[in-house]
Amino acid sequence: MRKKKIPEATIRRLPVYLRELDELTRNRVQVTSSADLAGRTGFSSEQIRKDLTYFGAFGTRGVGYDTALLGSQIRRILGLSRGLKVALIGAGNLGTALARYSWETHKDVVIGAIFDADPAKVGERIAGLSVQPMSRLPEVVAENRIRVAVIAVPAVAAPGVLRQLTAAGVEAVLNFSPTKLSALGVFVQNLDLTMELQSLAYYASGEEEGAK
Amino acid sequence: MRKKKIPEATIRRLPVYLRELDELTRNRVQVTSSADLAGRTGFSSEQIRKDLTYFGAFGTRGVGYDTALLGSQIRRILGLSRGLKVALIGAGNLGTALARYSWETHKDVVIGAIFDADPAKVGERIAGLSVQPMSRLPEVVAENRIRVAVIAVPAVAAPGVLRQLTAAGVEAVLNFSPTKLSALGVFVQNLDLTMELQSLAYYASGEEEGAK
DNA sequence: CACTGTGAATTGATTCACAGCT
DNA sequence: AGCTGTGAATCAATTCACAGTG
Repeated sequence: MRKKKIPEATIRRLPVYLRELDELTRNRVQVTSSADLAGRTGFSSEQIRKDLTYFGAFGTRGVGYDTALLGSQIRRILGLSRGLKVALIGAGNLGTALARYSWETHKDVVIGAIFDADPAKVGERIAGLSVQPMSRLPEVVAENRIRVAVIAVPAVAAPGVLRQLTAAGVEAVLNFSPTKLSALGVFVQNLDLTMELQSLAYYASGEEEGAK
Repeated sequence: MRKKKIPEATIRRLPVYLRELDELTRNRVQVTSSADLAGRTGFSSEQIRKDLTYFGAFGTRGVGYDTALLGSQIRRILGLSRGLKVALIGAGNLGTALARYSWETHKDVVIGAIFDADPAKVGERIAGLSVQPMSRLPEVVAENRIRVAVIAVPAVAAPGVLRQLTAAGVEAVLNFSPTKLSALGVFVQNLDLTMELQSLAYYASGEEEGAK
């Protein structure tokens, strides 16, 4: 069962394919092609075929891909087949907005529990969930088999939260706090909103030449 | 003044360097080295030196880099020297949280104006700003020389908003809506929160081998 | 005969290794 | 002596080009 080293870029494209496949399936389109998906996603058709063949052969030569079938294969690859229940740490501005965010678009992802270290926040109801104290984290993570968490706490608190999450058995984390977090045995995706805008500034100052 | 094609990955690392340099400067550390920054950021020292030399030679051989000076050079490269005033479109859950987000950490970035298409939202006060109608967009963008915008509206509304932003002269956009947006002459960074979590699911299902 | 799947070629980014200053 | 700056070498990802197949 050894993994053959799949590029992270490939993994990040799979949800894009999934989004388009779901859209096609909703519209009762049963078959698509790498060229059609290329048009919809902006990636090249070869790239799409190459990405998919890392995981197997899902198409029919001369025909294309069954939209519903390919969609469910991608769900299986990503580990979304049984839905993804996520723990959210931090019930501040950003945390609250994330909890209320319409994850429904793709109902694979659902916020399953919200935690906050502040006793004043505990018990508060957000998006149908009651905010829990950090002490309940290990129990709730275990009970719900939660493998993914979102950190939306201030930078100073973030490393401690990451430690608690790994101790509780969480395997992947999306970190919104402005610190670079990392730890052995967990996959951490850092997403600092300030940095996102700072790098955008670069593209806003330099003039573009004619587009490709 | 031709640009020599700088990797996007390099641009995205510059804000990380800047964060550490600011931290060092705050702590009255005047000199650092690529090896020290490597330790703090997790990137390799060669990578850091290579990234910086795309833009010039900012260090002193045998010594290192002046923290404050390198910081201000990176600000200049990114176009942050005079601060970055950003327009936010959409005053829903996510938009409101973004407006209230503590951009203060690095005070380069500031939300300068908030817009919403919903007349019921217009006039509402969020984070000290009054929500404006979309009709005021061209005027406000021009007056404040706004070059960067954040889209936090539903997917259906997003393409129209992008059109209005480009018409108003905005040059770079961070798009939180779950649609892949693109247009000629604007740099669009798509950031779909559902997709971020979907790709994390992949890393949560497959077991890790021992870390590098 | 259209479209997938895939080795081979290419392009791009990272790492190596060392020459050049201070 | 120490650390930067950089061409050359390596490694990774993308694109090309076509053989394979329903």
